[in-house]
Amino acid sequence: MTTLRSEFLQTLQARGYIHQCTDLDGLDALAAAGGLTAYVGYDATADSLHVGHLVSIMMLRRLQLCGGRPIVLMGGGTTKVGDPSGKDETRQLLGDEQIADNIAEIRSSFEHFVDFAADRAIQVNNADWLDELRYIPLLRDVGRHFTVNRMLTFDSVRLRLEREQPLTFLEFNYMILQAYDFLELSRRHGCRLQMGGSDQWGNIVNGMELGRRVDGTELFGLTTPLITTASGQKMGKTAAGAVWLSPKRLSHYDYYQYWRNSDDADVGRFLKLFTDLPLGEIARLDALEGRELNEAKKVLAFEATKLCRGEAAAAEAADTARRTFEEGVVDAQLPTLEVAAERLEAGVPLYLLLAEAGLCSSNGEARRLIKGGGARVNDEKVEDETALIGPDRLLPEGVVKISAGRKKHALIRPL
RNA sequence: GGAGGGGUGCCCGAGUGGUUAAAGGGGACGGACUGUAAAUCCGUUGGCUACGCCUACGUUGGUUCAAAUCCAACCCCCUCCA
Repeated sequence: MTTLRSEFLQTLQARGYIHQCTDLDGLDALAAAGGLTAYVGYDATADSLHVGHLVSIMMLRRLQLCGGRPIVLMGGGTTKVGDPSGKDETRQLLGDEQIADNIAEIRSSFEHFVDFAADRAIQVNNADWLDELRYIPLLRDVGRHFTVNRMLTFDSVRLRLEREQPLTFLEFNYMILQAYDFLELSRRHGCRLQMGGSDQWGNIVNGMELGRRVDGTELFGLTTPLITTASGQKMGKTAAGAVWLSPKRLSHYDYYQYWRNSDDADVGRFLKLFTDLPLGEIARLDALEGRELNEAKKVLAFEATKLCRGEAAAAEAADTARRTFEEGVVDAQLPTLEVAAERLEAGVPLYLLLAEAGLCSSNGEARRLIKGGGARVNDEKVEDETALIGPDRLLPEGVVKISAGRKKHALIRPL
């Protein structure tokens, strides 16, 4: 591999973002010339992106920091079609209103990573052009550049066919629309590069070729490796569900804790990918061993949370975690369940409180937790599954702290 | 269209009339050990108003004192043939 000259690609390579590139040298030259515009497309199927999307979001951020212009493409139009990749079954189709709401919510998360002021970055919605397309012109201008023979070889299509799962014509068109997006963005905004996860390679290459055939424009594609944790899991999935970027879906504290609980082996890699810290600093942190590495995890958690949720939220989350885990102090920021004072007066079974506070998913699970010795009230183990919690358990702070295991805590506050 | 095989809990997978809320494994959760890590060991793993009750082995009916297990119809999947 040749030495890269552009700051953008140097950064991406040094920090571990690059999996494949259609023409690394060509792209390097283009980036070095300055003013590179690149885009990443996102589905609008949910009202929040999650940690799994973070690699590509960070690439857009890096592009902007290196003087380029990122484009966030929201798939308002393609969401109406549904990407067949990685799915055996047809996805549920969403309505316009739902999609618009999702896009707005996703946008607010993006604003933490990318500065949209003064056209330094743009957000577009492909419904803006896809909705306008006329069928016959599309077939003539775009359709003739795609052979069905080749489309059938794409994993997204092939796997469905091999399993004899139905693939609707609607879904079959997805790749054409995504390719068309690239063409459209190159025309509208001079966008020359599309980035995405390694699973998007095929779609990206399609767009690239379409641009060359129709307009004679040289376009580029760049994919990131699939980021997995040291234990082989995909990023961003926990038992509780996805690790959402939107605070509406996941609290600042839980977001912080997700990073704080990273595997030792992941710390250095994650610092490079998901924080802005300089590489020298990261090398120092990653060199820490044993319990010292916890300091690096705190930095990772703080920096990652700062990017996504803001510095104040990160500081607060770090503070709550520190008090809860290191000082054993009751922190008012912990999730709180309000209970009517009369009800508490009469005594409430601990298992009900655990379930109501969301620490356990059912009363039965809460009972088992208590029997198994995993439940604590004010940091004292309780093993009687019929135990009642009354006002006598209130701490000076006016709350009762209940815990499920070492990491999940909640406060009960009489109302 | 013909022949055969199969659909079991979060996932994989055993089970061919009662002792089956269903072996075993994975995952997950809890405990011990640690560093809010990993590995290891132990425990738990349908719900509830809990020494009892309810719901569960593709769907719907049936046989039986008793069905995941037997019968019928239907739905879906896989393999071979046309």
